Amino acid sequence: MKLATWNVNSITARLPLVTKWLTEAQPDVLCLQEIKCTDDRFPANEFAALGYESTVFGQRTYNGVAILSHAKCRDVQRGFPDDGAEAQARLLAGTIDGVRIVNVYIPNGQAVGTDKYAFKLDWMRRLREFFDAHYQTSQQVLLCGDFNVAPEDRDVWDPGKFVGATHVTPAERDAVTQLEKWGTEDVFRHFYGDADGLFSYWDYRAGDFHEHRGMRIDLVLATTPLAARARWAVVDRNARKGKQPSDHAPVITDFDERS
DNA sequence: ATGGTAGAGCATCTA
Repeated sequence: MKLATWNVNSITARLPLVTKWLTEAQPDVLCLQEIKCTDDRFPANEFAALGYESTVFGQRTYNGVAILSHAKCRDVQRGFPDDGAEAQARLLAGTIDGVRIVNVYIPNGQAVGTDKYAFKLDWMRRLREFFDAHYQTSQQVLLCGDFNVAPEDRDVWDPGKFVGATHVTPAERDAVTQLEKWGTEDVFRHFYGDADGLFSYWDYRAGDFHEHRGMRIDLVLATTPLAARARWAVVDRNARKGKQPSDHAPVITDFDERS
């Protein structure tokens, strides 16, 4: 099973690029974040024409997550179980080919000390509690998406430029560590050792992409039984080039078929 | 020059 995660920064603006990419990359599953549209405006017909079923948890203007899959997506869950009707659309879970997939768009946090930063940390704490309450580490569980956290200093282009900034604070990194301590492994990092420069996001501004000023904030965490099936993982930087790209590139992981 | 660009939706807000 070939699975990709991609923050597309509006599925409407990115539709030509995403359809072209699907045709070429042929993933079995594509987890999308920041679709920035309601369910009724999601281009499910265009993806169905390419052989993909759409499972959508949308929202007007901001946020929104979706899962495209060749196979049926079962037991779909939208948001945390205790979310109210006003909750932001940031979590979408479903079971595909025997793998429980949890697709998240973790809050950005804006700036350290703001309400949005506190909301981010609280949201990540709730995510860990959600795993405690609903899943077991013996199951094939995959947590992927835009974490808006760079796990280590080697995951940003210049740690010196991030002093006092979000995405790198000990509290944010600890929240990711808590998700790993629950019983998951950073599948992408596993294939690259201590290498740096493995970015998945580059700011649109100041030519950051072409100057290699990026961050690795799009992660794929898997339980041990699922991580054991991982064959390879890559960032498709080509999808960040060209006309009207997202500011994120797709992160692809390939898993062996179940024995 | 506390800068720069992109998207939603139409004034800013978010990233």
